[in-house]
Amino acid sequence: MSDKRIEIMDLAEKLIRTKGYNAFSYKDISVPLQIKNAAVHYHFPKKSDLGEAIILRTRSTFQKKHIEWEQCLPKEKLNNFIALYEKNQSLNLVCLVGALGSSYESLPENMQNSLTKMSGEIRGWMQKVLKEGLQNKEFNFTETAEEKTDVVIAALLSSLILDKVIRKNILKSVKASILKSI
Amino acid sequence: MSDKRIEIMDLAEKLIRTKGYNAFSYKDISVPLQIKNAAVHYHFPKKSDLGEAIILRTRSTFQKKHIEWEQCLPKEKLNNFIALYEKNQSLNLVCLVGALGSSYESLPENMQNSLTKMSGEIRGWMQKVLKEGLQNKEFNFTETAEEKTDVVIAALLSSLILDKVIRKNILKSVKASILKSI
DNA sequence: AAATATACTTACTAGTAAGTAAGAATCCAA
DNA sequence: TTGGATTCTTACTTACTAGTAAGTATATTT
Repeated sequence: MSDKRIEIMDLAEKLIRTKGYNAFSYKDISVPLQIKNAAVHYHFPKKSDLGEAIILRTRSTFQKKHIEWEQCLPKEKLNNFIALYEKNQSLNLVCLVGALGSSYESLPENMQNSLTKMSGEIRGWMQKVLKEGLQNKEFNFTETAEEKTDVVIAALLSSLILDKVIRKNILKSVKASILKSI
Repeated sequence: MSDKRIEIMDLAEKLIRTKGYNAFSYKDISVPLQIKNAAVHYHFPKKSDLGEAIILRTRSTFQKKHIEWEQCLPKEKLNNFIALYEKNQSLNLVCLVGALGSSYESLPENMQNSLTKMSGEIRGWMQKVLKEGLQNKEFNFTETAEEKTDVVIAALLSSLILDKVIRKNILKSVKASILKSI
């Protein structure tokens, strides 16, 4: 992959995660990177190609992380996962699922499909982590692992959005609550 | 308020809550309502006027609900609040805060401000409900009311987004988890 | 040295976006 | 009944959007 291709993806991802997929144009990429509009189209013929590439890259980043964490205990896996959101918070970015999911019906089909696939994988991974933690008595919540998974991923997702909207550190209290209730 | 004005707001709200603020145009309103583009501009000169009107309407709807529920016990208030999300789910709509908040930085300033105000009010209301429930022993979670509030509102907000993305009934398990852990 | 692939630029198109100025139809009150 | 307010339409402008066709510069391979 060429340098410019990565620069384009990096900037596009930042734009998606601050303003949304429908609020940026190829001009917002070509001007800062000092290339022409058509150069962006050379790397990503359609805007949806760019969008999909970003989802697939995020998905593969997650997969690598999960493998990296394989030897960790469930509690540590959960902590690592939460740390990803803290990283996003420090960069003032909402997560990709939140950024794209809220306007799901406006997305091109290829983006919908890869987003659905990635989100399902993350949810599946979290279910395994919580189940494992229940079994080895690291966790002892009263809900089922499936139920707890959905609150955890949902609360983390929104906390980055609400951080911006409410202008309070929502992620901080969400993290505290999750760790206390698990 | 004229009939058409309300029809415009109803349709625009639906568009915002399915496709997002930046993914609809006045044409998407004028064509279905069989009026001209300029007629929409007559009622709402700028798109941001329409956006703000929708936020303010939602805000006042919430305020009315809260007054309506004043005599209810905390548990019932919480149930009523969750029921609002179940209603949204049945209509296949994400909530307004989720729809707009994820692209917060692309929103016109007047919309950012009214969205922030409304979200703060909802959070404040929920904090009061949870505190009241702790005091009268209806609830007995271990977190602080502030922490629990943020998980509850964050999880509910995302559950409508994740419902669409993951194509599972996330709200159902989020509801179950909240009610079991409170 | 010639051929080829890569990474662009130039220059364009067709369509859509938000927004406006001016005028017409309708209703309602003085 | 006439004058004004309300609610539109007609007709338009300016600016941007995604996308493309054709050509150019540079590097890489054969």
